[in-house]
Amino acid sequence: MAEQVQYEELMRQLSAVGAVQRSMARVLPPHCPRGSVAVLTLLHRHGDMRMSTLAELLDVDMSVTSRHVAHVADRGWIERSPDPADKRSRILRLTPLGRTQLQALSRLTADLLADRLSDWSDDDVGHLTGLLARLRASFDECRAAPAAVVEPVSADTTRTPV
Amino acid sequence: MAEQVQYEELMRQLSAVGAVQRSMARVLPPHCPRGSVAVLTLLHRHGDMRMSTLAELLDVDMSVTSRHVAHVADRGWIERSPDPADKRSRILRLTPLGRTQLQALSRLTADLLADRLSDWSDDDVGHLTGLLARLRASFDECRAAPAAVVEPVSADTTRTPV
DNA sequence: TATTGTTATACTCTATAACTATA
DNA sequence: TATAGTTATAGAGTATAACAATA
Repeated sequence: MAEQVQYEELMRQLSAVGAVQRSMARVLPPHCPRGSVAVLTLLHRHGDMRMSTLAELLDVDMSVTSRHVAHVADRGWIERSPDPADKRSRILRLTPLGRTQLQALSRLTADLLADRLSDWSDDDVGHLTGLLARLRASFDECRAAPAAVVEPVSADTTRTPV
Repeated sequence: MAEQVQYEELMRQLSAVGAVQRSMARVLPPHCPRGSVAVLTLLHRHGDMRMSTLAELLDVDMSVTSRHVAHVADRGWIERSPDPADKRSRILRLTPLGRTQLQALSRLTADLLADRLSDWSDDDVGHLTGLLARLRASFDECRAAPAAVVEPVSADTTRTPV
């Protein structure tokens, strides 16, 4: 459990990551925004899924997901097939073209990082990656378990015990 | 020097920081977007400065800086006084009100981090903060020294040897 | 002629709310 | 009635380009 000042400093550094994210976005080709890359990446890592699942993984509203997905579908990078089990739902699948596209995009950003982080050790890169994954996990937990907020108790919460 | 796969993984984790940034933005009061917090924070840390310097610290275009600054100036959180040495320029200064406001905002986001990262050790928090600072520095260097990109040689580059 | 800063315009990302089709 | 997904609308962040004032 750290001090307030340390959290404030972490907060500033997290905000500053925006600059890095913009650098990464700048190496992407036109008509290929970050949202598209995120969709392709998650479909590649987790396999076929429905909209609602993707929205959860992206941690954005489904309306946002819907627009990102429409964008990549328009370009033939994914397919939206009806879910036989639930006609309201659509199953998203990466197309071969989308897979190729993702590889190219990954290469672009990986090359940028390789250039900028050329003096980082393998361990440092792995360390940062691990801590960021853990950071994300710490925030995700609190989405599932709404957390230690003082609020009126409702009977049917699906809250996980801490 | 790490492998391509490791850079790709780091890239994904950096993108995922967006979710954390959105969580932090959500605890901010209305009419106080992240851009305002960034302006106040930098003025507090680095003292009075002109627009162009702030733009460089924010790592965004000066047009963007101009809008963020106008927003916080409208609320009385900073003052813009003419620079006696250069009449085109304006010196930005945090007002007492802005200082108070910044303290309140810092408290809000620090509390959020304290809650989410309650099971992190002091060292882990410090470690992540340090690595993020170094990440940012590695990208900043390449702004100053345009980098090892293969491009037609122009005579007067201010390039630093690798 | 170059630089500082502002404004206009356009694009991306996001959330809320209204809507449809289905469960 | 509730849920899956789409679309309309609005607000924030950003970049480019055109502009005014000054160096």
